[in-house]
Amino acid sequence: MRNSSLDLICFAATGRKLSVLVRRGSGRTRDALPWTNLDTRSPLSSQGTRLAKDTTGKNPGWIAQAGVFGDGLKHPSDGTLSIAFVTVVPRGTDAPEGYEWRQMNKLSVLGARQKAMVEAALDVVRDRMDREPVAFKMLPATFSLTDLQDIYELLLERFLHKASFRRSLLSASVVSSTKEWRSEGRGRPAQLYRYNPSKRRKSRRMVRFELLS
Amino acid sequence: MRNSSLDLICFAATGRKLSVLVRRGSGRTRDALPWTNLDTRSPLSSQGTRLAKDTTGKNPGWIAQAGVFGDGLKHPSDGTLSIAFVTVVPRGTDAPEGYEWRQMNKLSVLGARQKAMVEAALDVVRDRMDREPVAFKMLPATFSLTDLQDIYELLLERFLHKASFRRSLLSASVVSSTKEWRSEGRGRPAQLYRYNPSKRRKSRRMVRFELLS
DNA sequence: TCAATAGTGTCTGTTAGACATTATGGA
DNA sequence: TCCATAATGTCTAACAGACACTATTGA
Repeated sequence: MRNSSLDLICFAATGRKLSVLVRRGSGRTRDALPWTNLDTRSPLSSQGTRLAKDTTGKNPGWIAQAGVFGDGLKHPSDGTLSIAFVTVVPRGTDAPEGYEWRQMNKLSVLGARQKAMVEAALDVVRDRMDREPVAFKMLPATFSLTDLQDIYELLLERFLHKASFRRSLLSASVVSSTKEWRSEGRGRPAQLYRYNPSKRRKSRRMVRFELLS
Repeated sequence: MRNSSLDLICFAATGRKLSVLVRRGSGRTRDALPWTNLDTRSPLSSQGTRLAKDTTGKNPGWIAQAGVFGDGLKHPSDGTLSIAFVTVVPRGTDAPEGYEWRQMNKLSVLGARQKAMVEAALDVVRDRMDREPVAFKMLPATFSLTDLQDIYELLLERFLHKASFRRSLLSASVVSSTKEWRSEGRGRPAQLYRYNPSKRRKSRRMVRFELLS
């Protein structure tokens, strides 16, 4: 498939903001999402994974298609179509050489098509975070429940009720507690948890936390 | 973009089953979803809409991307990639010349890639039916609440509680009643409703029926 | 009249959200 | 000690699901 690109939207939590990995422009070239030319011959999904790995240096903990974009919007490749993949990396991951974390509200530097892709990618994340462990892949392997709630609040752009959040999470058996506690300056230390969903897919009722694999 | 196809998954309720529009094979050619070659030059979304219109004869009431497929799976076009669009038509729509409605559990005649596309398309419908009026576009403009519940049950593949379904629907102000009643053989006639969501996007709580426009 | 389907009213168990309180560290 | 944050207990309103009941037609 000539004339087409593969683009990556890589999200991470930075401080209290949600950020996207952006390649810095070099004087003449504009800032841009990481992208590559589409290779007609190799499987699409592995190309997405490879783009993520080549960019971030690690195999993606979670990755998904975010749609095909074109419709006349400008793209750095000058190709007519772009296939977008969306991935996440844990909080604290350093931006690779030539890249930087750019907050969601400071993406005006991107081209029109890539801006549309970021919006769509965030929608994909929001849609799937209650069925796939997306939020967990934005944290280290062990984390406090407050850490996790922060991620949810970042992605959903709204505040959640602390007690309810914990209750839902624990009663859905998606996390298991470790014996570690983490003290962070003042205040009582937080117990650390691990993503560890149990098999049961019960309930069918509440829609939140139907995380499984 | 050469070497690529645009495919359409068109769903409709037929009797008590969910069906997909399939082009009948002609001796040498296999049964297949409607598809066309991708045109590099025109906007993607309008190509999807046009494929739907050319196939069904009408502008789609709802249409969405369902993903890009390839990964070595066989496709009638012999192209390496296929962009899938998913649409729905009202119950009772006749299959156009050369096509027929094929029940979901009788799709073994399709090629591997197109089978994967149908699965993905149904997932897309399920994901969006609580935010977009997908189910309503599978019915005529006026319908009984039982009609609507039947569609939901078909798409979700599970039975819903009648009283709860009605309560949620009415309290969410998604439908408005008409003055028409429809008598269908025995039993009390059903009042007909119309899709007519009101503006308020309140609640944030329950996830069902956040239909808006 | 019976059968079949539409539509309602009431009860109950579950749970989200609010609020208050305790627990446990650092400053 | 005070402060900040974690964690928990209790109450209440909302609501899903169950069930039973009424309503209205055709056979």
